[in-house]
Amino acid sequence: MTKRTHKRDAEASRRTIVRNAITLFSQKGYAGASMDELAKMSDLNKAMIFYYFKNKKGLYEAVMHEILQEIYQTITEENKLHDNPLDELEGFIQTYASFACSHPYLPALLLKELSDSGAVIPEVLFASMRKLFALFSDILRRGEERGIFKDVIPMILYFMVLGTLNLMVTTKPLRVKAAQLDDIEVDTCAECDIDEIADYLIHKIKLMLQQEER
Amino acid sequence: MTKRTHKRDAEASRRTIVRNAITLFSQKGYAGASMDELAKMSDLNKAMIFYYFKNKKGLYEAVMHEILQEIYQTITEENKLHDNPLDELEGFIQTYASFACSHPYLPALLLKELSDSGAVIPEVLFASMRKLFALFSDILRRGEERGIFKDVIPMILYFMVLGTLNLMVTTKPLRVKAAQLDDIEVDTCAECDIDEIADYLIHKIKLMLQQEER
Amino acid sequence: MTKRTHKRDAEASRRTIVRNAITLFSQKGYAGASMDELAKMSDLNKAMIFYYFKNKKGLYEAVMHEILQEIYQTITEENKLHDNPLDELEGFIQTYASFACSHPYLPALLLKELSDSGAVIPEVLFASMRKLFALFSDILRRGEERGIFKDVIPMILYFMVLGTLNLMVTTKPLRVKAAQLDDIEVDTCAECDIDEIADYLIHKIKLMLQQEER
Amino acid sequence: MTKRTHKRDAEASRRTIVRNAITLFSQKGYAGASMDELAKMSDLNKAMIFYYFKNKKGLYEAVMHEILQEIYQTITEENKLHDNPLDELEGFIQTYASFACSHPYLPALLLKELSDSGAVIPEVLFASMRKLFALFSDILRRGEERGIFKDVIPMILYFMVLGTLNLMVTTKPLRVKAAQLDDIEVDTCAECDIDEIADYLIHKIKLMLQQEER
DNA sequence: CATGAATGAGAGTTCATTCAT
DNA sequence: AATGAATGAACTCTCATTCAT
Repeated sequence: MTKRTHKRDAEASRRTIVRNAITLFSQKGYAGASMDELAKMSDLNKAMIFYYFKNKKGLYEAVMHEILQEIYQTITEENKLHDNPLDELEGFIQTYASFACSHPYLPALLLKELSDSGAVIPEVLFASMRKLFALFSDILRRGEERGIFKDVIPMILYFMVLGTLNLMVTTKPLRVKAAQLDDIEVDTCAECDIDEIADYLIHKIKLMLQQEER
Repeated sequence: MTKRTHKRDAEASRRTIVRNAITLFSQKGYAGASMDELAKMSDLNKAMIFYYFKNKKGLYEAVMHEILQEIYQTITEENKLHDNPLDELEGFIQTYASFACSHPYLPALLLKELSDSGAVIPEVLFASMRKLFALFSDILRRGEERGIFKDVIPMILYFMVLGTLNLMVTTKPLRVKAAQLDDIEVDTCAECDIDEIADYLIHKIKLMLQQEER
Repeated sequence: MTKRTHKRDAEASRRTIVRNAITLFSQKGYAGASMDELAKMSDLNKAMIFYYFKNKKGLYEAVMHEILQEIYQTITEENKLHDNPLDELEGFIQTYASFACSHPYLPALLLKELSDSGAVIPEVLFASMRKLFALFSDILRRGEERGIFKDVIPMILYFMVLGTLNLMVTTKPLRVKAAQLDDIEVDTCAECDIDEIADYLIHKIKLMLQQEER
Repeated sequence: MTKRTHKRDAEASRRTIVRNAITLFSQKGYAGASMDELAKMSDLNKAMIFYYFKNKKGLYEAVMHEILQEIYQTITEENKLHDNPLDELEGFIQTYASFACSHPYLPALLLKELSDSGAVIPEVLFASMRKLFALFSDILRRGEERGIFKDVIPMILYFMVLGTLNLMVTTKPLRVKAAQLDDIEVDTCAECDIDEIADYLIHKIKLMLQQEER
């Protein structure tokens, strides 16, 4: 809960609202989040939310835009460091994983939105998600052209990476709880940290992509 | 929207409510679904929902219990047909895929619940999800013992399968829409049907599991 | 909570309902008592309540009729044992006190009804209350005629007796609680039992009635 | 039914709500009073009630706090005018009586609350009621020390005074009605005004307190 | 005599949003 | 830029009551 320090500072107020909204939406979903609670969290008047964002949907769009832009920038930035598709793919996965882990609202929000087919904000999701996917797709295509990757279907592989990592992040509390109650027999990876998971995923994906087709 | 045909038939009423609730919850999420709307859809009095299920949470639990049981039964049934881990794994993925496709509320509900860490109904989710995971985990373990699968971490692989399939199902409308608007360059698999996707997934997962470790 | 043992016994069902209704109405008041809860307490179908009593008001009237008749009979019965107004008055107070104590729903219901001026059931209250008051009034009048009591206003004295005893009974839990929390200084008679209270009341009322006027 | 005159005046709105709530609660009791009706009476939106008082219970507490404070202030104010227990006692009774008569919601609310043992708002009732009782108790104790009063049990005498006066006030309509229908024989004091009643009560209580013990 | 299913009205409460200052 | 007051619709849930069997 980020309390504001400067009053009469439009940009600060806006940011406070967005920051808290990210938390709230990721925890309770679009319908479950209340503007009252958000105002209280942000220590400012409820009417200000509407002053800055017009309505709840507008705020939600701003939130999604913010976080999608954040992850996109982080990933493109990192991507520049590499000069071959294999390293780029590895970097993509590692970067997404560590970002998702340190900003756990991202998986929560993404899964919620995608499980609705972007019911609330199709356009924003579209534009931003496509850019990220285009980058991922491009890496794979170039790898395929160079003969490094075989039999590539980027869309499926993209969701394989995102699906795995997002679920591993959002279910962390659930898996920890399961580990405590459980009769040991099933290992829920309650202890694994996200980097190990990412490494396993990278390793496995390399295996599946570098193989000749039957 | 299933309209009732039999009045004063408790079982029919109950089923009508649950069926429509599945639709509603999967489309709008827990908080977004309204009991008023559900009653109208089901062509019966709002009070009946509470008569049968006590409260919204109770209904939601019944819904989750229902669909988790359904998928579990479908999968265990199919699993009996095979006698080796490789076929079992293939069967698991194919069955889940075709079930998810013909009952698309399942991916929607699962992703929503998991993106909350089971905020609404941890216990039910726990019990039912674990059973499904235990089956999957068991297949892999047996495969590993027989030397068919190498370097297995069931939890991660489980979410890889579920994540991929669930996202491919729930994003279908989004991907179709993207294909229409788009400048061709990125292929969103808008045309692929779920069986092809499952086959691709199976193929890739076999490759990653049958390989020696580095 | 009186559970029925005989099914298909009209009189038994009726009595069960009335007995439990007495408890319920006295605890929660007319508006606060729910027919659902009453049915559950009585272990029979809600519709039966309406079968026997037509509606909630009808049940409430039956309840008030029952308890007012009960106290009236108890008091008239006892009254026959005495042959002079002084003993009769003493008997009246003692009997009412011990009845109120062993049937604590009576004070609760009486105070609730009287604090509404009999909003729910004026007629029943009227008829039954008047009979009791007539008896009390008669005792005092006869005493006055014989010169035993001076300066008598029966209505006021009646409410003095009923008010004191009823409040002492209904506030018992409150007074006990106060005694526990308190800084000792005020004595809430938390320990007094109702007979001592009645004796004190009798003693004081005798003093006030036997005195010459100024 | 007090209609508001000033809009966007918080204090006015609050007061309007409380005033009408006093009427409503005293007439229908806690459970019987409806927030819908209260809003309509007060000519403002139902949500405002919750804006100012959070919930029904909060409003009820505000109501009880208000009226208990009112009577307490009135009585303590008056009490300062006297310098001996006898006059103080007389003043207490007279003041309470005339206040109860001009604010007839007080007896109604008090009897309702006390007949529940403060089920709804024990704490507030406690604190405020105790203060009033402490004052009454103190008068008697001081009188006893000076030998003016004999054989004093404040709690019982307190309920004797309050019981009598409250019942006389709340049953007024009932008693008037009885007088009209009746066959004359019983006198229900339908004509007496509250001051005469208070005087009679004072007279009688003096007689009972100034007497030697047996 | 008894049941469970059904109903419509209304309960208290919260919502996103707007208005006046 | 910011506030608190106000609103109307919607929310979940409970109520007394009735109907069909």
